Amino acid sequence: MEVFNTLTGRKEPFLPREAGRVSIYVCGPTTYNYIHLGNARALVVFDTIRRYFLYRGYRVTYVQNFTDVDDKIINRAREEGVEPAALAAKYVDEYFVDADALNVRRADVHPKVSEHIPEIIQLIQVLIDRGLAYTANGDVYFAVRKFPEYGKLSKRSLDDLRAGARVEVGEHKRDPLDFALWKAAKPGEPWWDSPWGPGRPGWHIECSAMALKYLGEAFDIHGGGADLIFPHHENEIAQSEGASRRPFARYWIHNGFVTIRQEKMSKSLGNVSLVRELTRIYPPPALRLFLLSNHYRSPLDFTPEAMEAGVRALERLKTSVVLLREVLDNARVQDNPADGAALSARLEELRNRFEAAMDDDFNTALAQAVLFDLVGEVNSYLHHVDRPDRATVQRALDLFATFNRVLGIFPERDGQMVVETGVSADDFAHRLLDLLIAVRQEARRRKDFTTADRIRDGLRALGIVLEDTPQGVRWKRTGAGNTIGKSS
RNA sequence: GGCGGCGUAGCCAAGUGGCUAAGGCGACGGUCUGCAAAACCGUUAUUCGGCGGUUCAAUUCCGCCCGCCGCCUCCA
Repeated sequence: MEVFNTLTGRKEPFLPREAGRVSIYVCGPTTYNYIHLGNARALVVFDTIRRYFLYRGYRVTYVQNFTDVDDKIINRAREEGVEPAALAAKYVDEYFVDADALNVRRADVHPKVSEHIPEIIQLIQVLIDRGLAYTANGDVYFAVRKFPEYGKLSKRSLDDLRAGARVEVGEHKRDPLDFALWKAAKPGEPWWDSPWGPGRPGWHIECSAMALKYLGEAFDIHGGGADLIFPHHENEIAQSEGASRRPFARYWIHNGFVTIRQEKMSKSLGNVSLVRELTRIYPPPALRLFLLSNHYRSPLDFTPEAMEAGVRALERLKTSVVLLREVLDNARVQDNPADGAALSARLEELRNRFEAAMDDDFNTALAQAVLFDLVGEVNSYLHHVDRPDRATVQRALDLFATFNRVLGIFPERDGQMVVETGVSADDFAHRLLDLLIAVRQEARRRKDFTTADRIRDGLRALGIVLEDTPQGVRWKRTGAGNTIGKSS
């Protein structure tokens, strides 16, 4: 496996700290709002990376924090007139709603800043003892010039940085580039006791403390969005390596940005897309498909057109799974290995190509292409072969599920891909639909196509598409809540 | 100004020093169908922003130019 390491600027062979095990820390959201598409990309990218390590047989320890103590939270809470802790807790819950929709697995640990204050204080104390940090008016700052390797991740020199640096009013830094480890409490702000007086952690220290706590020194992979390279991850390195005098993370992986119609998503441009809103418009699996449709380090441009293409592409994937399952269920399949041999051989090639794609710095765009090649092979086989071989069809479906387990497009229930999302439990509606379909079939038999088409067009207007197949009528719902059913 | 990235068909996008430049969406023609839908078969880049250079050979390496973008301040 090869992984692009921001630290070296190169693709490198992946060699874990400990054979067969991978430790991963990913910077999670600051919980002051619903997550947006950019957060979602990071989540989905690293979830997919994690899934691929699992596929490869590694034991993975995956940690993703919540920054639940932060200026943004305090400001937002003040605007809404609620307690910062309550606001943060709410958006942690809301995070899981969106992450679940995107089929992002829970991390092994989801540590919160608010629950790791003692660890943070301890780490700051070590930095002070080592002479890397100093106190000033109840604040504690990290002295950047005391850490000679500062800038090694973002490839910047202190001189370059100094030109653009600025000091906020009320700060007491010795050097403009120094950053806060601990901020003295201002009136009305949450605070904790510390050796330096009441206050709260600075922005970067929590990740160092929590990563070291759960993964130890020199863990394998630290990930996040490219915008975190500087200053957040640079500062994490300075704090962690300054304290431990050992390498912090071995590989740094950063995903590219999501842009909206070529513009950076930002609050000032007013073009922030929240996952909560998007999942109301698009099926979440289409969103995930879209987020993995190009290489994780490249920018990804969101447009309604691109999403529509994703929705159509998702339909193609669904149809193929439905077709495979139908064939396995009906009398067409038999034990006919001779006819399946060619496809079986192709399946092995596809598996190899999939692995090669993911081995090459998690090339999900290529991996998706392999998935679509699988669809093509399968559909063509089912189209051309009268008596498909049961074992081969099953193997094809298994391979689809295997790819899906890595890419996470369709959720799984009891080990089965759930191709219909938002299945309606409304049995009554289903029976009504079956009745309408039966009536239409009778009309068709009488060659009363006016009636038949009226029913089909009417259902289409309600978001239900009918497909007449030799095996009976298949129906599916279009739109975000997508259901596929069969009525014969 | 410093650092970094990108420019491949109508759109999205992978990729390679020489072998047919993946895949998706769209479009067009055909098969199937009462008509559709889905699926299948076929067509859709003699060419990879422009100009030079290196090379037997470059879209792929180098230089310059043009265009676009990101980071350097909170941000996934």
